[in-house]
Amino acid sequence: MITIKDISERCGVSRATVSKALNGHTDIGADTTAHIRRVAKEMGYLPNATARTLKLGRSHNIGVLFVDKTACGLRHEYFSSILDSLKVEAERRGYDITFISKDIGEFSMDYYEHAKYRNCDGVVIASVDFSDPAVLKLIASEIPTVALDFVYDNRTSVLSDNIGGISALVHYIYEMGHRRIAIIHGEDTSVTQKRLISFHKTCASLGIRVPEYYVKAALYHDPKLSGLATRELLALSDRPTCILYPDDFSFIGGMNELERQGVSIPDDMSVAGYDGILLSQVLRPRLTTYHQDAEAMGCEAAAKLVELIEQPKTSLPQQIMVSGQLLKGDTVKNIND
Amino acid sequence: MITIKDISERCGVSRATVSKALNGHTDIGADTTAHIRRVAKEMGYLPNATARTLKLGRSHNIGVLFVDKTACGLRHEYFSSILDSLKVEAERRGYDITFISKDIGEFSMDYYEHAKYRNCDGVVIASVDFSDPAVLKLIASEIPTVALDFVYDNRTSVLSDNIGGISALVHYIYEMGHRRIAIIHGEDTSVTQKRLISFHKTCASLGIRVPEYYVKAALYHDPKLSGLATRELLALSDRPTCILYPDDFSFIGGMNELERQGVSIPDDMSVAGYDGILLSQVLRPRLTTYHQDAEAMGCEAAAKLVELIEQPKTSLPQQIMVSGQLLKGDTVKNIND
DNA sequence: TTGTATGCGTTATCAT
DNA sequence: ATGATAACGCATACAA
Repeated sequence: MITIKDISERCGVSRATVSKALNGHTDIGADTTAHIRRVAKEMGYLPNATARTLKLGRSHNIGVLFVDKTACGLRHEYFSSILDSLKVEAERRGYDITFISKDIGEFSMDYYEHAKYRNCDGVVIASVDFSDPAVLKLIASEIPTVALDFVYDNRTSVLSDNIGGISALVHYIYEMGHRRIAIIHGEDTSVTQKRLISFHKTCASLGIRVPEYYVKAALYHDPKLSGLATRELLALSDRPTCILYPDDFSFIGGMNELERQGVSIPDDMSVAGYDGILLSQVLRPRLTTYHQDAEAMGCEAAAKLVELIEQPKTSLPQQIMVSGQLLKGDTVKNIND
Repeated sequence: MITIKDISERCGVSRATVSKALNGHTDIGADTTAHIRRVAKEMGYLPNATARTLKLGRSHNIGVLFVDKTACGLRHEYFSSILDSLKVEAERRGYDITFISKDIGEFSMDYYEHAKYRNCDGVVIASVDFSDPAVLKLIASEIPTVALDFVYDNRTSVLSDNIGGISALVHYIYEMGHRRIAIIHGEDTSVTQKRLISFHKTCASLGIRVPEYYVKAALYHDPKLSGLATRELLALSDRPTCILYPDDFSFIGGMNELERQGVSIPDDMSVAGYDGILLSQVLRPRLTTYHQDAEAMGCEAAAKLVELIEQPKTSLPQQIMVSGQLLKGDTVKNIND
């Protein structure tokens, strides 16, 4: 391994001079600098991030929390997309990405300890149980954090526009003439609460009455439960004309149930998903859904976290809302007269 | 931040003694060790991975290459599953995971340089262009590597059993009475070549003739192209009775085309996918496919890489084959009279 | 403009 | 059984 020391010996200057030349300090002669850099390149010098971290107390490394409480985690396209764009943007800004978890090796650490252990400059909190005490400890610490789809007091968050998403869907469905709209929702999380409130609020504002039995509990990413909920809705005497699903993937369960009962989409029943994953746009008929801009969210999260790290004095905690996009697809039928 | 120095002062011993006590060296008195450890815990001491890395030349950090040449990369469930299990197993063994890429910040590095820069003890090469010179440079270096689904001379690989997978599918399809079997394949990669050879070989061994026009080129994870290939196959005068798709996801394109033409699965046409992703098992009829055990692959890759790192003298480069599992599903019809 | 000296936190070596 | 010291590679304050 070539170090600054090797270069200094080769060039007959001190290690300090080499360091300064390499880091572009102006107090080194232009010719010396040029020479040193050339030699460094020749010798195949690579800076050592570890030594630099130890010296500067900055690792240029970002920790990410992707813990699959739902045993699906990274396998959900929403999260893998976020991770992917997060990674790209962080790298663009000179930061690497390391996963943070509990229990590394035999040593049992919590998230905060793990992040400190690796000298992470900041942490992105993505797919976790947001009320986990270990997460709260991290949030309460001095480490800069950005949370996704969850708000902590005085902390920065990047939020998918769940209110706007559901509102856009319901408005579109309303415009298509539907007045009996049911919703199947995921497990009780902050996101689910927002979506449900937005659903009820939007319906109310449009003068749509929503019977209690039009609101069915299921789970995200679980087609089976959504299928069961669909069956219950189909059994009603005042069957809805349109069903909203927890997400595009769980819609598959509804799709199967509808087909099983010979209920055609969208002629006999209109449906809509949520997420706008690839799958939704390759199904025929194309699924009506709301695309969450996961790419933008990962990018924003990285950008904001780097800002928090690099300008701690001037950057305020804030909630960054990322809008998605209504994908009209073909699964909501126009039933205006 | 609490350091060894703080503990040494508090305990009235030297830093060396604290370090040894914490690391379980036997040349420190049992009582001293106990006391030091208690105080360390009390003070909330955390080891500093950076300092340790600098001193020991070992980072307990594994680099991973997940580069989405196909612009899908991590979003493919096969890869996100591998990453997920890789992460879990690496952490269990005390290693963290960091993404390796080209071009970190303004500094332009290749993979090798990036891995060295971060002092990675080893690298897992997953989703990349395996013939990229930058990858070859990494492979040729002194850094321990494990490649997934690709073999390099004198290097360790973890391989999905593509030969066995296709063979199992074809045998099953044969048993169900099919003799006219078509295959739509992905872009030309080492994996694709293996699958095609296995396809032809298995068919030959079963006495099945495969006309050239039963072999169609498409792309992985691209339903559209698979849909077009399906259309071509349907237009043939001697239409196949069963179609193999590049993967479960691209099958969706075929599914749409079949439905569009009123061809029922599996009554009018049998089909099979590849991968065994979640989607395949929630579709109705359930897709006949071969499940690649991505979880086991990630786990094996981590385990083997750690072995290469920790016992460099005694661990041989080897190819580890991971078998998958035939998922019979319901999309291949039994046409034996 | 360049060099000297020091320390970041840790561990290994060699004394005591 | 314990301690003093050096070293890992780098960057900075300060001296020259």
